[in-house]
Amino acid sequence: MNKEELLNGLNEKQKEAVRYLDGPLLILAGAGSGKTRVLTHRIGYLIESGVAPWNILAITFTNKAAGEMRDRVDGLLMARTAQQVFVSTFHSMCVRLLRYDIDRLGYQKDFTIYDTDDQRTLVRSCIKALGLDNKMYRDRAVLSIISSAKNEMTDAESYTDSASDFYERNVAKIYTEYERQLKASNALDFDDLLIKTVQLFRRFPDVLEKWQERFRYIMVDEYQDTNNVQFEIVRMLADKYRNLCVVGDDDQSIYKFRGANIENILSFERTFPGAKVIKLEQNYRSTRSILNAANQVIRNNKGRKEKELWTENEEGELPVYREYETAAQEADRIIRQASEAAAGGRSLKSQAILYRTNAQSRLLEEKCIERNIPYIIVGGVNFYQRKEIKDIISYLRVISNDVDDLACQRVINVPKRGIGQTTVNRVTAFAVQNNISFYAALTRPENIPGIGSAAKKIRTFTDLIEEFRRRIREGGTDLRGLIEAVRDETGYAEELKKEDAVTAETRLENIEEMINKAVSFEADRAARLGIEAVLPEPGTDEIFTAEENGEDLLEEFLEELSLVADIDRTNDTDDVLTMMTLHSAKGLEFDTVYLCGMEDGLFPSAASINAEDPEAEIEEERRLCYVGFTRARKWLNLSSAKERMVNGETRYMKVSRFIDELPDDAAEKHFRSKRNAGESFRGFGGYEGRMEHSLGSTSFGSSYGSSYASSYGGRDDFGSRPGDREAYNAYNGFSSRMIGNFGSLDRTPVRSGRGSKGAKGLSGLSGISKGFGNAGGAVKQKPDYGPGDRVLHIKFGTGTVEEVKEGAKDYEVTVDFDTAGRKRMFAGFAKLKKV
DNA sequence: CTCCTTTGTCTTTTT
DNA sequence: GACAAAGGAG
Repeated sequence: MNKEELLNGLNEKQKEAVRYLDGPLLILAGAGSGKTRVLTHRIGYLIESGVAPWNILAITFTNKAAGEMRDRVDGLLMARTAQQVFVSTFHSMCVRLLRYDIDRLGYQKDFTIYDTDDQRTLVRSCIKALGLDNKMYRDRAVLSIISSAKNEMTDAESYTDSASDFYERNVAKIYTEYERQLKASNALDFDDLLIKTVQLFRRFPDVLEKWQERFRYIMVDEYQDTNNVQFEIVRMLADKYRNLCVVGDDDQSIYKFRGANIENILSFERTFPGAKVIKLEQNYRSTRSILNAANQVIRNNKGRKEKELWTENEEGELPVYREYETAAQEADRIIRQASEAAAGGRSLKSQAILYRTNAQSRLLEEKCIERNIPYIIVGGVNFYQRKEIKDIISYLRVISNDVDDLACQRVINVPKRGIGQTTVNRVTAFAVQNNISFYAALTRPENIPGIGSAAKKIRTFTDLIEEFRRRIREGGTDLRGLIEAVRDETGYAEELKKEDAVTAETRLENIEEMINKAVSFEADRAARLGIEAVLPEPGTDEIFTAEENGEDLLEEFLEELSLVADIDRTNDTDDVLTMMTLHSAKGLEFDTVYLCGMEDGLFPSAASINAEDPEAEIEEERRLCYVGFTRARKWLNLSSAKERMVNGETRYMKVSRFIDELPDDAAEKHFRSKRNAGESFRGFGGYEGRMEHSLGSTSFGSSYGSSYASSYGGRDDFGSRPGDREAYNAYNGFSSRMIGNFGSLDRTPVRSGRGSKGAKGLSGLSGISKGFGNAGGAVKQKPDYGPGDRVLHIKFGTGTVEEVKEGAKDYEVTVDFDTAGRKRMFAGFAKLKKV
């Protein structure tokens, strides 16, 4: 596309942003204002203006955003040109840079990246090694202190100097030990990836200059979410040419908890004098009603950049808010509503359910399974954090990096080889004493005092590892072969099969999926190397010389695994209902959005309400709410429940203040309690609101049952057993509510005893179907069972197949379940297991 | 050394 | 209610 074409169809502001190429530029882009379009067209415009594609750096926050941007650039330019633009996340970019020069900081170039789990394990072992009480020093708490310190670029030494009390002095010791062990394992944590890059730039100006020359035009997406270290990286890189374009929206800053500093965007003009500011305020996504509601909520925040989003889109329907009695009812209604909408022509994939916390997904998932609705849960338990996947990855890490002690300790006895804690402790002691790595100690077990017969078992392990190393080094295997070897030759698969059949099979399927991932990674990599082969080496005019060897392949694969989140794996071809947290939803859009759990203490979170500075934290929650509202194109459904199980205890919830902040004419509100129709919750401020609320609910079952039903088209199942419910409320509800109201308000626990083990949770059973379990099933496949066969369903248990019928999209199966009765379901989604 | 039971913590969000 | 860590029995 030429320059002219790149400007076609853009509004004046957008055009201005695309054309403004040199010098600092801040684009304040409201939700749905065509931000990605502007960014990608700007890249195209730069290239059309004669800038070499490899001189352009575009930084995003997620791999998904990076991929999307790359695809869109692809659509504008010649494929080859597009691929030479460096589009990347902060973290991956830093890894790339560090792989070149980190040896100058005393690391080996094949460093490993420790994820959150690894970090916790490491911190715990530091606490133990220092002889500190792990009740006093909790790994999570310590880790968050360390992480914030790192985000302020405070290293262990200066943290120690500034430690003022006993606790901090011990944390300082842990921090120091943590850093020492990381270094010894040639490992970096997430924060290090950024920090080491800054250090490298500061201490080696030639390195910095090399990259400044390479990245003459820099663009940063979601700039409001950058933290101090990321800011510093950008500042330094842009320092020479000052061609920095940042895009962001202060109203969508939602990552303060992980160090994002909203000041970065608020003070951009001060930091980069002479910066041009362009505001994109026209929204192309949502109806006027939805936008109005979003604006009404966000206007309650102070200290934002002045702007108001507007649209030429039609008015549309008012957002609807509904209050439900329990979280289960809320979930059930939403799922039903979504499936009815789907039946009425709105596809499932055009709808999304958003919530504040991952824990809320469980109920929704359960209802989907009950109603046989294909769904996808984005985020939550990360695929790569599952036991079997982490086990395999740990093997790969040991194979790739022989000083990765953590990975080694994880798999030394997986599958069980009779190497227990005692032996591990002895090996560790020996390694520490001789200042060698854990693995190195394993290679000479006969030197370890008191090791006895364990030496032979250790030998079995190291022999295996050495063999795997030999194969990959000599190119005797590809990734697929290596993973299969780890799975089969270590006895891992065999041990898995000793678990119950369903779990074992799912775990094996997950490993299979990981193999698929490896195969496509290898293919992509080959293509990428081809492209890079024509790029000039940074700092020189020479061409990259990509040396092909198996060890690099493995390292790169591991790197990819440690930097991708589950969200990157979404696939939009299947017609499935999407569920995710508000955070994950940023940057996405759907025709219909259900935003559930609109309750004070959940959203805004209790933590924000009780924070030292509630004002500020609630503002962040409000921005999150704004993000949620603005995901919707046409229909926005808000809901809350009065009763919800949180942390294993039933809590009585108050309607979210964000609902109160919505004027009555901005949304159609339906409350459960007996209250004049249309009357909002305003006026019931503070905690008295809950009192009113509770009293209102005593009239349950009778007055409200019927009136409510009518608003729902008469298909209300709430009042199905009013007697039961009333009794329950009178007994259970009343007492808890009293506690709730007169005690310490919202958070008073109503302790329920440890429940029976019988009702195992959905995720406990599956642990696995969550996420991407091929819900929706892209390909129709004949089931391996037929009438008369006994099958197992994840929720309904065992049953007998009555009929298998071929449908248009999938096979339809009728099963008579032993306890749940007769159900009809799609085979692809139900994932029945023959037993 | 392994398996099983008990206890404690967690929930804010994620690269 | 789920999960991980610690504790205890064989």
